[in-house]
Amino acid sequence: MTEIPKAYEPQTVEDKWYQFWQDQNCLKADPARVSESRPGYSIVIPPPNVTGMLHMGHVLNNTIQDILARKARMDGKEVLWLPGTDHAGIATQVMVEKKLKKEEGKSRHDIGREKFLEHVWEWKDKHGGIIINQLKKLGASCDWSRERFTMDEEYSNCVQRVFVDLYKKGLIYRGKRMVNWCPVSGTALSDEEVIMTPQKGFLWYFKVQVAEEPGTWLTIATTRPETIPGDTAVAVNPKDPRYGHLVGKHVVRPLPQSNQKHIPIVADEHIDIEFGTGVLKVTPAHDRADFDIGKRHDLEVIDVLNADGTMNELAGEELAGLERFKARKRAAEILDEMGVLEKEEAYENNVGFSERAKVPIEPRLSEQWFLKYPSVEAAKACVAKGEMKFFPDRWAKTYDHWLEGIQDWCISRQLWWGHQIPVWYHKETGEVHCDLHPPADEANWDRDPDVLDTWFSSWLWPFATMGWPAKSDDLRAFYPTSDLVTGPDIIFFWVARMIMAGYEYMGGLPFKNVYYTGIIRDKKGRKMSKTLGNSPDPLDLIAKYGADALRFGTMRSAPLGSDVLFDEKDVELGRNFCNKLWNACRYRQMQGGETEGEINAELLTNDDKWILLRLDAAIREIDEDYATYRFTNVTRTLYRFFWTEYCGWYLEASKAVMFSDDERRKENTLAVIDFVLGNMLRVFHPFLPFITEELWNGMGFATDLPDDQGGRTIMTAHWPKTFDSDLRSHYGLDETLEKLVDARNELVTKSRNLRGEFNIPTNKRVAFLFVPVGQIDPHEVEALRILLTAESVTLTSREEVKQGTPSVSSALGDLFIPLEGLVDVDAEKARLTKELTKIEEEIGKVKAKLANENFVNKVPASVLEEHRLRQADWESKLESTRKNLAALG
RNA sequence: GGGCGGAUAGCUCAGUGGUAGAGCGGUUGUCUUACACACAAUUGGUCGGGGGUUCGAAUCCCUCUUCGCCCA
Repeated sequence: MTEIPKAYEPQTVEDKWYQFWQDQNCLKADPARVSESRPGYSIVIPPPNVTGMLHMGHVLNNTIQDILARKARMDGKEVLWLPGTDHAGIATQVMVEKKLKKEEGKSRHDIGREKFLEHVWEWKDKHGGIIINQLKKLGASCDWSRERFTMDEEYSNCVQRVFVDLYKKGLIYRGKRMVNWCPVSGTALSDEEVIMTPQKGFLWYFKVQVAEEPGTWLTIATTRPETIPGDTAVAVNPKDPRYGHLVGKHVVRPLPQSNQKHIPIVADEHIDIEFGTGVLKVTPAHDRADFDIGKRHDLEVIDVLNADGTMNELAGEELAGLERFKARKRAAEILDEMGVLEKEEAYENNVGFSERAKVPIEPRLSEQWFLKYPSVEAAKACVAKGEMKFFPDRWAKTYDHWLEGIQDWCISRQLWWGHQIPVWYHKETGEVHCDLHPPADEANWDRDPDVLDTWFSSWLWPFATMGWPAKSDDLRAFYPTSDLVTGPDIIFFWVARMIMAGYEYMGGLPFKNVYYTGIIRDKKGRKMSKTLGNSPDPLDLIAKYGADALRFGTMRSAPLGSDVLFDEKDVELGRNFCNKLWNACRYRQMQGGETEGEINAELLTNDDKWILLRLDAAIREIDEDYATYRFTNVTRTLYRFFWTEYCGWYLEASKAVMFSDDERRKENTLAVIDFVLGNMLRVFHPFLPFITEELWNGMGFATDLPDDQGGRTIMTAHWPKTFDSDLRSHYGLDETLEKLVDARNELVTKSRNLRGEFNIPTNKRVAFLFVPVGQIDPHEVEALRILLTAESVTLTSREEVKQGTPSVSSALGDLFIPLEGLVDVDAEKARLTKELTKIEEEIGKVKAKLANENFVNKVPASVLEEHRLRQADWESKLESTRKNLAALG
């Protein structure tokens, strides 16, 4: 770094280093390098939608993955972070359809399947790379040479192969079932794609006449009067005394008016006697529960809706052609006109919404492909037994519960964009051909037009991206993957299914650990959404504060297991942190001298030893937090160590050496500073990749190191080690030393406090008098002076201090602030008296505990010892404070 | 209805049996030769309520209140 700007400017630094990492092949994984001493470490990215743009959820998710990947590299592992995107069937198709409509005024049916798919690919080629570039901006250290897309040819082959295999195993079948139908997208959906949402609606009460008993009427409550033409029975609970005698008779269905059929009254135990009037209209074609009732009673199924959600002819001429919600209103009106509507009341119920199209889904009977999930027991067991770990582990329960009651998966979609189902039907015989290849006489067959659910391709992601079904080098080196980082909202969609696919096709678990992130919310706790406009664009934040700042700020506020309330202030804090780091290094640069000299244990100051001790403690804490995936704790430790301990105390105290004439000590302290900074940059690197790389190279830490140990880039630098006991005793890092420095710092804090009480501005230099306990190194006195921004600190004895001089004390000694004429002696007396009271209270508390026989007898020895020390501490404080009070006269 | 999670300083959260903490915010002072994106000081808490276990509870147990998520 030849020129050092006063403030850190991330914009000039970040792109440069990302380019460097790519050019130098730092991100590329090589399976040939994997060995016993260099284990493989791998993550597959949860593929973002190819249509997507980076949002805050991606930032959190990918920052965590990057932290894990970078940490693993520094731990000496061969790292593969495999990136890619998924084709997002519905979302992408809808987007391109809209564009087509807008630009050419055409629907996909106007131009046909082939032409339409050309449009989608064109769109993908043009926009599919956006989110990839955004990930690079964030610093994601993915191996881009292995980027995959779920519609790649090789990947598609995997999907087809799995379909055929499961079909041949009898796990995939075709059947006419009740499915969730999205009338807007015109396709079936899986149960997981349906979001139950409370909706305000009405409950209409209408009456129907019993055919066999003219004059007898039953009242039915319904939320969906438009489906009356599809009713093929009414059902009552056989235990219901009101209606039991009517079972077996018929009622006159009011709609359509042109076809007022007589439909049976059936008894069904599932009818809730309490709900409505206890009489249920049964519409087997349009309700899951009704479909089941229909099956039990062998009822006719009358479908009165078109695929697009409008009513068809069977609904009668009064409703046919109407959109379903208009028809609902109209049907109620007609009932009213007929004089059979008794009342309508406001009613709230849960309605299933299409996850993508955001409209109510329609339960609909249709011919679809279903999958009986494979390897369910193995998938369940690996988590239950702890072979695969979830963080936080409470998600294991959710996972288990879902697997307990899963229904077959509806995997066919009536879309064009996706993997077309490899099934052909013979035109004459209707014979089914399911294979990777079309039948020889293809002209005599029709291919199934449907495509597969996008998740039917993503569930193969961990191995289909690595060369499966070949036994590739990548699979050997990097499979099963190490960690998966994802949101708990796709635990069923994706995680559970990947585990099953892993067991079914690779014979084991696909990843060892799953880390579930929280959901990013705004600072008011609301989910981020485009419509609310409360979702900041991460790219804007990066432009404003830098990617490192965004990463650090996000991680600092994202605790394991709970949601993140995002506030731009967090990013600002991240920027401040980077700037502080920048300036701490700038300070080092200004002192000149060679980088990283040898540390001479003989020449270490107390502060040198203290910061080495604190560094060691920080690394220990960080190692522990990594092991339990507590990234927020890591940021807290980094913050505390760097800001409070290193900058706040050590760096200031080091000025006592730096500004002195003691060249040997100066050199030695520089060596300590370099050692600490070198370690610090390394532990910061996974969180702050850019600035640490800039400083690592700029400050010369990379010089003289082998390439694979940080010589070219900090990415390959080794993760710092903690000191073993030999090194600790060599440097003299022990408890006594720590206590000494703590006592000094206590004196500093108290003196600053005292200045505050006397309203002495910080720029006013004060001449302190110091009465130490025992001998003291002059260097320590100078450190004291600098920490106090004092004019001077003069050694003296208690007798020579003038009566009435305010003072503070600690185990190190007493510090007096002579402020001739400025001191209100009475106020100072009052202050010390107050302090005495506080000390006496504390002593009282400790004494009371120690006087308690139960306490003394039952408590562990260490706690007892700690209490005795505490008492001694307070008592010595009591003594010195009394002396100081007496000295006031 | 079932399950899970949360309630600690004005805000966001850490703290799983032994002296209640951090960051931000507020207030005051300072451009002190790394940093005003900073420094120093200061303010601020019956740890949601009640009960229990214990020498000792924010922490363990029971119960209630309340907020959020998932499933039905």
